Amino acid sequence: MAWQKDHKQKTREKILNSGAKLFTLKGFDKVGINDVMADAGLTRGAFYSHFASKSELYAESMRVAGARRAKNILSRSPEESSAALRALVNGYLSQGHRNSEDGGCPLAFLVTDIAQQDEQVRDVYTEVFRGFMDMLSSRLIHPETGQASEIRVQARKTEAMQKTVMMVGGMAIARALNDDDLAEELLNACREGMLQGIPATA
Amino acid sequence: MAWQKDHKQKTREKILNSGAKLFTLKGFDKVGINDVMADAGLTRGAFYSHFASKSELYAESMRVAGARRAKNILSRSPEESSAALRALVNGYLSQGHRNSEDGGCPLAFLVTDIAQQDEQVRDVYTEVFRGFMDMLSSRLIHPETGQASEIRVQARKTEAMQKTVMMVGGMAIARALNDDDLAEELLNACREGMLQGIPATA
DNA sequence: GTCTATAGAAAGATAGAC
DNA sequence: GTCTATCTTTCTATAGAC
Repeated sequence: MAWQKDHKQKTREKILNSGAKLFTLKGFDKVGINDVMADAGLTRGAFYSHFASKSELYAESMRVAGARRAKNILSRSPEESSAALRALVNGYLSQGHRNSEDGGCPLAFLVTDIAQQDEQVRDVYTEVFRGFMDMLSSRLIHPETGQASEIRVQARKTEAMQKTVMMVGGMAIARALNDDDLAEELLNACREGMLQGIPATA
Repeated sequence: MAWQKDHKQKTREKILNSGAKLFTLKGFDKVGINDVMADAGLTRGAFYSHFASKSELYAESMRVAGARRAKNILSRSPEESSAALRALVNGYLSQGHRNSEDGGCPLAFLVTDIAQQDEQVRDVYTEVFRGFMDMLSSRLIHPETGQASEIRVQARKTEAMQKTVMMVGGMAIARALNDDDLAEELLNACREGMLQGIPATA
């Protein structure tokens, strides 16, 4: 019994990995269940033993893609230091990420896809967004001045939001632009905005 | 002959207006040619007398939506003044725009839709993006200091890009979030970022 | 649980009457 | 130019054998 359960779990994960990759790259409508299952080495018919609908797979895939990206970021910049923030920003706002073939940030790659989806999908997006914002917030460098007043907390939150928009929005737009030079300029501008006031060394 | 030509032109415009509205709201895949034609008061069959493909309609609709939005903005803030910039920003980063039923900004509402489309569509998006950036750039308030050196020009361009990202990206993300309060906070944060350093009066 | 086969619906594009 | 009718493809979801 334990063996079977384990096998089903493994298969489910394979499907989710394929979903995370394909959906993130092409969006909900351009990816069929067939594509996902084929990528996972299976056929259509087996799909509904694992998920109730395409939409459910989409939501779960987004969670997986978000978690993977977070893990990626955390492993590279575990400490709160200007060097870590620099690495995070440079990795995110890069051509490598823009042209990623298997693991872009779902927040950036799927923004516009979300508004028309069902509650479950929108909830997951919002949840992943909060996670990203909190992660970024904890990594923003601030001179620890006096007691953290309520006002200071609010200002920090506002800054985290603005910077999240600059990261996620910048990547989303850069991907849409049909001009590599312009996209590069845009990514540079966003990097500059993100790192303004951050010292060059830790 | 002139009469017929005029009629065809008017019909084409009706289709384009419907396309601009529906595509902007729901994206490429969620809108059928049937929907667009019905909204324009026509039937499927007549479509291909006006456009070669759905994709062509999409590209042209985006241009129309962009032009309409630009006209809207220009009519409200014709001068370069801090009050005009304020009006522009407040109008764009508003719940009214977020919940717009018939004329959101295609740059924000369709970002993620673009990457998978054909060259024509991507070219139009890029063109509309440049227009938005230039418009914003011309409205950013700057103390005119000395001669406009090359460095100053570059800095201005960088700022225009960052602020365009904050506007377009902020609206795109706000639309995706499934939490009105969080979306409101996000829009507020972006407004604050946009208006930082802008005096309260002209 | 996974497979093949297929139902059932939706949508892009075309044909031909008026 | 616009209509109705239809071809064709694609895709979600289900049925039933193994």
